[in-house]
Amino acid sequence: MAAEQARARFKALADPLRLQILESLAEGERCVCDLTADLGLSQSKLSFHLRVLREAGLLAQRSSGRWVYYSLQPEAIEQLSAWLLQLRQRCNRPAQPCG
Amino acid sequence: MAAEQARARFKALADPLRLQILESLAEGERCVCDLTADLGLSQSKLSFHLRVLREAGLLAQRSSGRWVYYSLQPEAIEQLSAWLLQLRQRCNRPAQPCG
DNA sequence: AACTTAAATCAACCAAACTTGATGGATTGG
DNA sequence: CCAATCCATCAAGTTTGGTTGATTTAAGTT
Repeated sequence: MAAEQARARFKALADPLRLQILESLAEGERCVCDLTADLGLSQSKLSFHLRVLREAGLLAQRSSGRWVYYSLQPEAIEQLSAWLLQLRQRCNRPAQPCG
Repeated sequence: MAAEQARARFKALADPLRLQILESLAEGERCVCDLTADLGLSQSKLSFHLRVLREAGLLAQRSSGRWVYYSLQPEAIEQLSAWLLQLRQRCNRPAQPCG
């Protein structure tokens, strides 16, 4: 994964409400109206944050009737985790001691 | 790791200059003056970003004479990676399909 | 067709983050 | 002791991000 994409995802994760949304969606797919109720957020506020997460590639979106369902994009989380591990791994180079 | 700490670290990672700093420090410990030269940043700008990374627990600091050396904190990166994996793992619950 | 509900978007506002240039403390060298 | 270097911090200005309430679009209802 490119550093710029990793950065965009970290940015999306850098907000407490957005982490709550992710943790809620880790329980499974949910529609926006259920999320507003669960998290006690205003509709436009939630919509704003869902968009940030979606544009970062962390959420998938699906429409059914007049409801929109959001769910986690597990691969995106996995890729980000791998990106971090790769950074961490580079610390093991023999050239210079690290940490 | 607590969600709040994870969030703080994601926030620290959400900046292109700071990612550059981390990637540079993955090569090994460096003093501030070398980093300014390598990355072509003004001294105060670099100092600002180093502080953000340090306060997030991602960097360690060591003084020697008039130089200050920074290095990665590999455990912090590892913990963050693990936090993401744990979030991703929750998607595997049988209750509701996820992704 | 008129009404309701779900959700996205917009504009305006406030707060937080970043940048810049200047200042100051600490250390080394002459 | 004086000058120079390394680095952190500060204040001021700019930019970006989040919140709020209103509007809009689209789907379903009666």
